[in-house]
Amino acid sequence: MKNVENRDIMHALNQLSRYTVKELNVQLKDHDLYASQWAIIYCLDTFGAMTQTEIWKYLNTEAPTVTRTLVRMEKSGWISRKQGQDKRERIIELTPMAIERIPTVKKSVESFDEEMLSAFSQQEKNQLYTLLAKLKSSGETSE
Amino acid sequence: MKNVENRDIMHALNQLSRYTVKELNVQLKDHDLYASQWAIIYCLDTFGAMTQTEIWKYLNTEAPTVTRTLVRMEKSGWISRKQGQDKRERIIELTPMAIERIPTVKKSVESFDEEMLSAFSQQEKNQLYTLLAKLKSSGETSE
DNA sequence: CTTCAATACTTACCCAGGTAAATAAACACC
DNA sequence: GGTGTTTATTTACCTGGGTAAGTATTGAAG
Repeated sequence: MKNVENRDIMHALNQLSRYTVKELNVQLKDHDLYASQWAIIYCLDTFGAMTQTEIWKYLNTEAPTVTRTLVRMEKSGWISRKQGQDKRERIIELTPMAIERIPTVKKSVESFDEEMLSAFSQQEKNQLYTLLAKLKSSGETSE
Repeated sequence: MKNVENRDIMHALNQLSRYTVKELNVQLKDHDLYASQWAIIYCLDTFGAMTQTEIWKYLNTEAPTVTRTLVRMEKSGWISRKQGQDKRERIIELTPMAIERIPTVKKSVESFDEEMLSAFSQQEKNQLYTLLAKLKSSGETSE
């Protein structure tokens, strides 16, 4: 096999990410959700109620992005936002409707992930994850 | 090492992609360019003048996305669009300004890519690329 | 206390990705 | 040569990512 160029790796990474998000959005359309909204729901389902800051820090995104998405999710009835003791912060929690629907959505997403990775052995999965983590950390340290 | 879950891989993939694009945008800011604009310029620099359809098919994106980006790039003086013999299509070419500046930008992007991948051996790079390609193709075949 | 810095969130404004539908030209076919 | 279909591009409208600046509350220091 020919040696791969750096740019080919970066290009493949971005194309693949765009592709998987696009496909996951198709999968989630039946549930009236988008990939980034599901990420927030998954987070809340795993950790329980969180502040907005906890969410965007965990998801490695920015505050305004999360604000906007949460506004939409509040409108569509997935989450509610209430004030904390600290009046600056908002505590986000899942609505009963969300809690009811999550198991179904989760199954759908899990089967999507499994399908995407069906050609991979567990060893290859570990390998891929290790390489992705290494790329991320090596980017972060060399600023 | 513990076995990795499918969702962790998908999550890592998307986070990493977002991170690299964000960093590349910082790098390109000095040149008044964005990552997706550079992708188009790189494409034109490599293959010569192309139609819009050729561009979006090559970049694996959609027609409206490319239209919008090209409008911006025309305004900022990187490309020009002229009508082909087939009056439906538009042929995109780089402006003299673009051709003059490309070598400098290319150096900047190359050093960025190299920095991002500096912790990887050539073997690891090949491995990572192979795994990304496999993930992409396995997603495409199992629709 | 009062003042000033830090923190949480929001607003306004970019670019980018997508879908659905409209337009216009080319093509095929009878 | 009209009729209908494909093809190239555009328009309108979503979601999502980002930065910069504004608001409000908290907290710390004098």
